[in-house]
Amino acid sequence: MESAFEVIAEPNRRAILSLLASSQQSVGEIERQLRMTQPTVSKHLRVLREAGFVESTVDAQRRLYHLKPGPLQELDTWLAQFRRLWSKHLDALERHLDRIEQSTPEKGTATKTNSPRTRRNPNRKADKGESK
Amino acid sequence: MESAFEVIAEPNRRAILSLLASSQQSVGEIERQLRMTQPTVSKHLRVLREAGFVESTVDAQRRLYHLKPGPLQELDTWLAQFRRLWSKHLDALERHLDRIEQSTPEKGTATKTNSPRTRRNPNRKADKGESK
DNA sequence: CAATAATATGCCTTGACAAGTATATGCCTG
DNA sequence: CAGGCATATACTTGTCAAGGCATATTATTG
Repeated sequence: MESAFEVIAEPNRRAILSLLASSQQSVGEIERQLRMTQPTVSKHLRVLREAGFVESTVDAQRRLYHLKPGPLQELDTWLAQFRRLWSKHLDALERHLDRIEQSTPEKGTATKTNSPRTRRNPNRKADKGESK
Repeated sequence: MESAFEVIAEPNRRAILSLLASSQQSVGEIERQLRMTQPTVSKHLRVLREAGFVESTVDAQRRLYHLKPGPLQELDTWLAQFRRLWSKHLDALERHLDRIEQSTPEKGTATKTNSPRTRRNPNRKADKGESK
């Protein structure tokens, strides 16, 4: 359990991260909101902490957990190499903002966001013997 | 093995995806470049295919695998909720696009950059004992 | 100091999955 | 049709992670 990818493979951990995305939370708050047992929460928080996703500050007996950008940014960096697949030149930011209801009715694009699939040559029965 | 997150948790699968990011490859080419046994490659490709990451076209006995954007885009969408963590100035741009308000395009002064919609609640409590 | 709250940790069981090996399937060439 | 190449699948095994349960740890309050 070292890589950031393995860490976020677990659904409960993703839920915790999403929860912390809004604001920091104590263990008990996470436990209640996500309906998980306390040891389970603590164990997931440990994994997240050791992987650098979160950090805790002490508040009396409570530990307040908050996000740290590092590993999430690393995931984002890895994803960057694929972004050309769905964002030709369109601003990716624009797509991420489609959650707002009132999109500005500018330049009536017909939502042709999908890539036009560059034509690949059929390459039918190409050279076979590959000297290696 | 349903979620895209679990699929990319495996290092070899990520390597395959990165390889396919440059161009499509046959199973044998992947096998050689990544130094994996052929059944291993086929099994990983199966997982990737069933999760919608890749698709194959037939070329004689070969299968040419290429990327599909869907699941990768989904990962990107999930990551979006955390981007404000490391893109401070991009966050300003985002808010600019969100509801077009006049935010200084230059980074300029390090303002508080209080988000209009995000509640960044300090949630302070437990002010009883200050000595620690 | 005792009692309690909040969190962390240890042990155990169970299940998932990755890789190795062997084999099956499909296609192509002579 | 035989033989070989390219890929897929079946079966087995070892590893490891997730969760339940009990308990330890630390801080707080009276």
